[in-house]
Amino acid sequence: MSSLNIYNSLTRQKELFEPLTPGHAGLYVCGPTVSGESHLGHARPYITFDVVYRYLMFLGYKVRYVRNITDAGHFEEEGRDATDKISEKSHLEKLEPMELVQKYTNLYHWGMKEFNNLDPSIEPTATGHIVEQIEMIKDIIAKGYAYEKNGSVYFDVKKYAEGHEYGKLSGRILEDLLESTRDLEGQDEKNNKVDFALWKNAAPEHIMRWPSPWGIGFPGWHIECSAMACKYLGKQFDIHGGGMDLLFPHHESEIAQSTIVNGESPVRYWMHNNMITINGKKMGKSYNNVIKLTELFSGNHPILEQAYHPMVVRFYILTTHYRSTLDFSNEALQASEKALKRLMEAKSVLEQLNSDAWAVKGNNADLVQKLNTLCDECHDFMNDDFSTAKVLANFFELAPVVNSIKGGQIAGDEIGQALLEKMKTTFEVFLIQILGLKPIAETDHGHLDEVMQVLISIRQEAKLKKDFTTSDAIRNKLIQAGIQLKDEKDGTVSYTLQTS
RNA sequence: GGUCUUGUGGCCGAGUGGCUAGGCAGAGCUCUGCAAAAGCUUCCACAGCGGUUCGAAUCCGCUCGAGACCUCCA
Repeated sequence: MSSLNIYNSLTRQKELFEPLTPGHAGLYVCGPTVSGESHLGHARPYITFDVVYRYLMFLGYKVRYVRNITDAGHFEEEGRDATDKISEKSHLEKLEPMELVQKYTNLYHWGMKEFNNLDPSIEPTATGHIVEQIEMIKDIIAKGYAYEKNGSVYFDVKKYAEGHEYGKLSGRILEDLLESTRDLEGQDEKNNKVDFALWKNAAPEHIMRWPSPWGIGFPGWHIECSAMACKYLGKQFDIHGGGMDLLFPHHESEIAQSTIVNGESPVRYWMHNNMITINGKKMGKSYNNVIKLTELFSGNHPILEQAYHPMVVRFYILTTHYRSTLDFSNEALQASEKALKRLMEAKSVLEQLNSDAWAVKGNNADLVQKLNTLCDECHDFMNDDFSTAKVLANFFELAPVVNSIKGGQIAGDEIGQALLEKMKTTFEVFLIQILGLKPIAETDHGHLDEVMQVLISIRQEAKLKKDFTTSDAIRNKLIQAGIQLKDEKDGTVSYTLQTS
């Protein structure tokens, strides 16, 4: 069997994954900034790296998965007046940053659960690690790679570049960055415009503030990840993940900071997922096409023709390789909805197949070989930089076989007991455990099932009497209620619930 | 403007130089009292123009289109 290869953004090629500590894997993923509601764009990295996490565990690694929450920085609540932040108002009327953070953190956690993402091993908050960040900044100053200006501290990129390769991750060239003609406000304090903030002096109206050796302020954006990754995963660790938009300056700066403090480059494998577009356009406020998760799941957005179940979204994201852009459209999502349903029904059919009377070994050599290949390839595809799209394609080749066994087009003896068990395992392991998919939940199954059996038997009696008016009426009215009856070949009747 | 990525059939998307990706939609057939589901078969491609090669969706160049980053935004 093949071994896991990961595309490393740093080297721009696929590399064999070799963990620093045998048997263990450290994974750090940049989490959300909880100053607003999670949207579709957030879904992709967390689903992508959830699959990475699940697959590493499947391979037998003991994984420590750290995903932070950025709850410090420039915080404002949408729609609030700026004066809210100033102390004219009574305490309870004022914007309380931690209340805001709590609200959006809860919503984010809800979204993650809906997507069936596993909880990370540690979910550290930036505000909970102010001390570590200050210590790190002090160290960088002591080593001469940062300077203080008016209560703010900046990282000296030019000096760093003298002895280190600044830009090695993002492909930036320092000279180009220095020559950039962009003139932005608030750059005066910096010695060079490429320098970035480690600590920012807080203006009086700034709602998040902590004391530091340089005065009241708040940490710069990049330092939190360096501090928390180092604390929980060590000076050097295996995998760091995040969206491609974070490559520069965020991850480039992380490397610089950590390299100065720890004397070595922090990350062995950098992984970056691509972005999501909507109808071919990037998701952004100017296009008015940002879809929040609550809107996505409820269908309550002008762009959306219907609600989309979190599992449909997860499935759709996994049908594309994580390094490709992914375009969202109603058409694509609706196709995914049907496709996922088909796959999950095939899985359910497979589980109900009884192979007791079958030959132990299959006697259709060609078919047996084809099915074995389809199952085995799932491992190879995952090992090839997490090619979830190919894994799913194989399941669509397995599904007709499963349905054909049920339908009688393929005899059980052709497959044999052993291979059937292997197929069951493959469905369970890859679809459920690794890709994290699950059947779309059916509500109140217990009582519904009893009621359905009554209706089905009444309809059967009508059919026996050739009273098709009655039997069709039952079926048609159930359709309107979102329940689809299916007359199976063996005379039994099954039903499925519509998803939306 | 700079750096990087990308352009596949009606829609979405795999694709490592030569061998059917796959899904959804369309067409036909089988099964069915009729449906649905399922099975089988099938139509429709590699942005454009050049080049390398016995052979290119895949490599190279140019043209056109799209995207990401270049910000104290995350």
